[in-house]
Parts: sequence; C-alpha cells; structure tokens
Amino acid sequence: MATSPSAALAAGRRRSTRQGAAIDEALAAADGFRTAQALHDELRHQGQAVGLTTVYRHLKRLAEDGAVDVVVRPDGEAAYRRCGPSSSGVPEEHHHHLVCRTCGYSVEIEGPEVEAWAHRVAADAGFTDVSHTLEIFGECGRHERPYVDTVSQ
Amino acid sequence: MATSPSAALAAGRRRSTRQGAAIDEALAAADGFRTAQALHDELRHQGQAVGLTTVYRHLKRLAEDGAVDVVVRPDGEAAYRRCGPSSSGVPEEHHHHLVCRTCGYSVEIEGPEVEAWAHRVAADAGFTDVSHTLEIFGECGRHERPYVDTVSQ
DNA sequence: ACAAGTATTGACAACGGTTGTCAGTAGCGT
DNA sequence: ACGCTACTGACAACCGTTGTCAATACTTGT
Repeated sequence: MATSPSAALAAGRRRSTRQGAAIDEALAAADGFRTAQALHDELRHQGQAVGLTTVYRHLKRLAEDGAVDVVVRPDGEAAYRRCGPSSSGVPEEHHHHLVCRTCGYSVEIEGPEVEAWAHRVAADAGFTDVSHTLEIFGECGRHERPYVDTVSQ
Repeated sequence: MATSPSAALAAGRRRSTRQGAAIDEALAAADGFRTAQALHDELRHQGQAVGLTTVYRHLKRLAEDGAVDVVVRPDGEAAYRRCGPSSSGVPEEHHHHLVCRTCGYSVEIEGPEVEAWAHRVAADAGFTDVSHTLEIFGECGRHERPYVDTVSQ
C-alpha cells in the first residue's frame, strides 16, 4: 500500500489487476528497453507469472496511451521502455533514444535541430504528413547488470 | 535487355541466373522501396515467376553486399531498394531515406550535420561502436503509379 | 457483505514475415 | 559434352505477435 498503489495505472476507468501492476513494476525497474518476451521472462523468474498474451496486451495499450516508447530493432522485434516520468497522463514530448545494443540501457535524447531538419527536407520534397524514426545504437560499455535477454540463455 | 546482362550482378564469382536478373530488373524498375513479397508479386504478374524463397535470398545477399538499402518499417516488415547508381561494387556513402508511406517512392537524403550530431551525442554518453537508423516517412502526394502491394489484390 | 455485470486473463490456435531443408536444376569451367 | 557445384523452389519450420473464447476476478450497485 502506501503511496497509492497502481499510481501509474490509475489513468482512468481501467481495472487494476495484479498482472497489470506486475508489468508496470517490471517496466519501472528496467533501466532500458525490453522486448515483450524478455519482460515476460523476468516476471516469470520473479515468481510473478503473467501470461505472454497479457504482457503483449498491456504493452500495446501502454504504447497507445503514450506511456511507453517503442523501438523496432533492426531485426524487426519491438522493444518497450517506460516513457519519462510519465504517469501524468500527458504524452511526453517528441524524443529519440540512444540504446545499448547489448543490455538495452538507454538514454532519451532530443534534437530540435534534427527535428526541424527532417521536416524541412520532407517539405522541400513535397511530402506531407511527415513523421520519422531515429534511434542511435551503440555499446554503453558498462552493462554489468545480469540482463536476461532473448539473445542467450 | 540492353546487352551486358546481369551487369549489376557481375560483382564477382557469382553465377548469373534468369531469376537473379529478373529480381535485379524489378529492383531497378522500382522507383522506391519494395517488400520481398511485393517484389515477388510484381515478378509473378510480369510472367517472370521466381520463387519467394529465392527473392528473399537474393535480397539478403544484395543487402549484405551493400547493393540495396534496407528499411525496417514500423510494423517490422523489411523493404528494399536498389542503392544509388551502384553496380560499381563500392558501397554507397552513408545516407538515409525519405519514404512515401503509400507508394514506397523514396528519395535519398544526406545530413552530415545529423550524422555528426548523432555521433557526438553518443560519444558524450560514453557509447562506442555507434550506429543509427533514421528514416523519414510521409505522403508524396503523387503516387499515381499502379503500385501493386501486399495490401490489396 | 453479496450479487451481478463486464473487463481482464491466459492457454492455444492462427497469422504473417522470414529462414532452413533438401532434392532437383542449370550455370560455368574444363 | 561432362561434371562440379551454386542456385532454385516447394514446403516445413520458426518466431514474434495477434485473435479466440471460456474462465476469472475487479467494481459497482444494492
């Protein structure tokens, strides 16, 4: 109790469930992006078993609500991360990520100039309804964390 | 046609086949990105039947050789496009794309500033072995072309 | 506290894109 | 022409993700 439980879920008229809270917590505990399956594994190992389908459903909803950021990795798999301080209900500002290829650790980055550039380029070419994806990948060099991923183990 | 068949395939010690040439031509005729399946369909309709597996194989190889650019769409599907004038064997310079969401039409774009910015940001955060993805999507507003896609038909 | 109504759950099947398999085919050097 | 072997392609297997639907458990009204 204490600190109003399911604070992050209390967005509105949704029912708060054990599973939802567990997913929320796991997401909060993660310091970076996690795939649905990785999240499912973590929950499993923590004893908080949640169906894979349920994990996908929550992630999808959270993504729609703008509560989590989604990154599509080069191999086509999607990874999620809790978006900023959030819980305020107000979608975060547009931003991108610097993601560690190995452990998923990520940093939010903003580049107003880049945003402007992208729109200018698109407009110059006569494109409308413009959007863009921009993610920077690299090695953070300090992933000591026992990160369980889909990769190995 | 136009003499010197498989000009673009003549990279080295590879056998030139009817299928390979067909894929190459279709890729050359396309004015934008195509998914493997879309390409397969086009070839089929042109009477140049080629196995889907073969299309995937060629695309994969071409991508490895740097002969085609690959874009992973938000839904996780991959789309390919012949890379620049190419055929020289020398991989194109690093660049990105402005892609029409509807017809696949695309324009290559370069942004030295953005590249520099991306690397600077990553370096500042202590990341190494940096790479990035950047694609701009929009509506080109003039896709009159009878584009056959996986969507319909 | 209890009952009723309905969102949520989760095991399982289905789906769509992509890759592995492997016998048959066809370039290419000799 | 011959033989070697890369290439081909129908098909099955994979894998991430979504649909299905009966069972479950939040919530609200009483």
